[in-house]
Amino acid sequence: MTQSFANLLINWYNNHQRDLPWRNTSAPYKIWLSEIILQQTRVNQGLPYYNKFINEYPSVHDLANAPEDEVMRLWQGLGYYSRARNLHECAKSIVNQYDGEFPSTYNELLKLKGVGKYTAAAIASFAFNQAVPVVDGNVFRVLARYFCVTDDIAQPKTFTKFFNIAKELIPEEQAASFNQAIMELGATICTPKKPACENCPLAQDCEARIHHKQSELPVKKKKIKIKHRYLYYLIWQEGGKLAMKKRGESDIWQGLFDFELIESDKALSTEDIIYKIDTLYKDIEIVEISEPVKHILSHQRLEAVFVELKSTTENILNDNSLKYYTKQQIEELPKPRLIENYLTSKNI
DNA sequence: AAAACGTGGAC
DNA sequence: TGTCCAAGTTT
Repeated sequence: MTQSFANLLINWYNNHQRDLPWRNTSAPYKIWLSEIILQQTRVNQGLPYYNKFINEYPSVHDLANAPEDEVMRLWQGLGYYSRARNLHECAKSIVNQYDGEFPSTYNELLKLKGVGKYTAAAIASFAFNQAVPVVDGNVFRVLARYFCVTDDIAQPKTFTKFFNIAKELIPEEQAASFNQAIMELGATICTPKKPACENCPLAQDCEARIHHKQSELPVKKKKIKIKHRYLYYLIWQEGGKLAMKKRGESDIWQGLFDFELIESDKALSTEDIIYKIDTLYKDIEIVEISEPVKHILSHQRLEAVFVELKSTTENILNDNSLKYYTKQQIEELPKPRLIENYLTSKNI
C-alpha cells in the first residue's frame, strides 16, 4: 500500500534533517527570532546572526531592554532592516503587553509586528504544535511541482490556494514535523535549479518529475527591474569628528547612519558636483573627490562618490539631524554597507 | 495589488 | 555580466 504524502515526507525528514540550533527547542523566543532572521535569507547567511542575538540577548527581556541602535548594529549586514526594528518593537510588546510570554495561536501571533502569515504559522506549529501550514518559497515549489499547480505564485491570491492544499496534507498531530519537513525538502532536495529528484521521497508520484516539468514550476511571472542610483556623499570633518545622520523612512537602509548626500538618477561630472555643492551650501571648500564606488543590490545599482569638504566658516552645519561623531562613536553606529566599506578603506 | 525592502550565492 | 532568488512583511 502506498504511504501518504505526509508520512513519506516526515519519515524522510527524521533521517535527513540538518542539525540547526533553533531546532529541537520549543522555546517561542528562539523560534520567533530564527524565523525573523530567516525571512528571505539562507541558513548559512542567517546562522551567525542568530548566534550573535542569542548570545547578546538570551531572553526576550534582554532584547526588549536593549537600545535600538545596538539592535540595528547587531543586524548590520543582514539586510531588510525593518525586520530589526520590528523585532525590537515586538520584543518590547511581548514584555509589556503579553507579560513576557508569546501568544500561542496563529491569529494572536499574526498581530505581532513583523510576523506575517508564514511566521505566525511557523511559531504556532513549531512551538505549540498547532496544525497551521507554513507557506513559504519552499512550500510553493514542492507543492507546485508535486501537484503540477501552474498558478502564478507572485499573485497574492495564489497564497490561499497553496495554503488550502497544505492544510489538507498537514497531520493534526504532527504539524511541526510536517512543516519543518516540507521546507527542508524544498531547501535541500526540491531546489529551484537541478532538483535532486533521485533522492526525493516524493518522486514516485510527483507530477512535475513524471512530466519533466521541474524547471517550469513553480510559475512566477514577476519581473525584476533594476534601478540606477548615484550617490554623492558629502564628508564633513571637524577636529577628529565626522558628520553623520540617521537615514529616514521609505528608502533603503532605514535606521542606519550615513553621510549627507546629493542623489541623482544619472552620473554627475566633477563639474556638476562642484556646481551643485556651491549652490546648495555656502562657504565650503572641496578637498577631495573619490573615484566612484560601485555597490550592487538585487534591485538597484548604486554608485557612490565621496566628496570631502572643509568649511571656511564656523557652524556650517545648521541641519539638526546631522551630528558629529568621533571615530570611536562611529564604530558603535549601525552603518550601510557602502559607508562601512568607505570608512574601513579610508580608516578615518 | 503592486512595489519596496538587502545581501550573498549560484549559474 | 545579468538574472534569479532565499524559512516574507509592510504599505
